[in-house]
Amino acid sequence: MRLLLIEDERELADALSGALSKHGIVTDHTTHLADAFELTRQNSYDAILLDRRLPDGEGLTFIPMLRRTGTDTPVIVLTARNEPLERVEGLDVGADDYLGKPFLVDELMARLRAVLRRPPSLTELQITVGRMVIDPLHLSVTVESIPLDLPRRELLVLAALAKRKDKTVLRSTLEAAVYNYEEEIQSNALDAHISRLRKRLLDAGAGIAIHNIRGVGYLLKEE
Amino acid sequence: MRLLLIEDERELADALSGALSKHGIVTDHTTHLADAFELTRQNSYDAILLDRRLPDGEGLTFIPMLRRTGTDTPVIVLTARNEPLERVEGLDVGADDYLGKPFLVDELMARLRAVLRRPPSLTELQITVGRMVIDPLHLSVTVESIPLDLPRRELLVLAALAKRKDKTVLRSTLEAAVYNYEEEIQSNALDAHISRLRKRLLDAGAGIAIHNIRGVGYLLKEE
DNA sequence: GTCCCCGTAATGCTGCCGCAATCTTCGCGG
DNA sequence: CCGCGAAGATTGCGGCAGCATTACGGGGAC
Repeated sequence: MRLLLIEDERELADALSGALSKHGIVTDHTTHLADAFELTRQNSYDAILLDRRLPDGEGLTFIPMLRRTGTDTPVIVLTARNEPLERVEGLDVGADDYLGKPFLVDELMARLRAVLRRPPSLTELQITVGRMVIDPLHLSVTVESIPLDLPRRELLVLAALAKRKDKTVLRSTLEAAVYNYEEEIQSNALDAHISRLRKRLLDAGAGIAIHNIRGVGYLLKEE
Repeated sequence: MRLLLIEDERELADALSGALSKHGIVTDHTTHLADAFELTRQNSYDAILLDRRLPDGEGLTFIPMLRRTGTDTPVIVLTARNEPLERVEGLDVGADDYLGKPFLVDELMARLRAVLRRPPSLTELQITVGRMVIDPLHLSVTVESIPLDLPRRELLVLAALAKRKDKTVLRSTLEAAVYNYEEEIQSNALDAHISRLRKRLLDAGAGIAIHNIRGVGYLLKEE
């Protein structure tokens, strides 16, 4: 397996390359987006690890560029920019996963496996479910082109579910989508959000149902 | 509308910023290419005005660097180097227009409009919302073809919202649309503008509502 | 001078959201 | 088919962050 690592902190890059090589993974490393683009044209990678803050630009801009060339190689963003809205931003421009620094190599490996397991995902910038269109990049939701404004947390939950519609989203995944590291919660706050979100979607006639999978997570699908 | 001006003659830069602000244009100014690069990473500009002879290099080298990051922001070169061959050179590296010094501000404005008109999707010439027509390029607003003159900052807020009507505009995006780098604000100035703008739109019977999405931003839609 | 834009700050209010109490649903074992 | 425990659903409450509004005053334009 062969990865492309785009990361300008040399220490981290070296450490990561070493760790991955123990799992039999070959890593190409570059520090600049311009070089990365060239490399993806010349080689075929199984996945790409991408930092956001790079010497020649915001790493995220790389993803649409890559997709535009028809490449659907999975991209995992590795970054210190780990606020919920930042994660939404990253995933919405087409990243397949988003991992905040610092992270454990084991977690990276797990996410890598998960990403490679996935069927090639279409990079939809808008998600249509039922009568609803979700544009998470612009943080807007419309039902039959009438805008529906949702509170921030409910919006994040909805976007996370819609991204994987018809598939179960783990409870922990949802929590990660809504809360960052400092904001720990000790209650059923997530359940409360789901409940209030359901009510709002019902009132708006969204044509969407959020199902619970007991002990696992939630699943969004059309009614 | 927001421009980046890369120019090392401070007098000219100040004069130009002043003149442009009368057209409702917010200008960020820098004298060095390195800073310019940083600024384009952090902000989204409608266009870039670029001098050739700069303290840290030939301005033209900036254009390929910029394009390589996937940015297609229009660039207008402003320079004393105005020989035909020099103009060809400039346009061939990707400049959208090339204007020799000295020049009239009116000509610059006209060329700016021409350049911004090119991709029709990005910059619509007129936006109709409710009973109101907004022309963000000329910064004119009419209600049932009666002109409505708004203070500059309120106009900028309105234009930024209208460009993305029915979609949430982040608070930070609005701030960026109204204020440049030097003009820092430490208060709820933006909120105040919104409030005063709402009142004016109501008085004019514009048929427009500006909604707040708590913790995210604002959204403009028809009533 | 006079007008008005606009930043500031004080004031009041809205509604998000964490929490917890209570009720409901689910799945399992007998 | 029933009972039971655990997980989830729902809802009211309260704190408080974020927003709306407005008065005030400096400052620039004319």
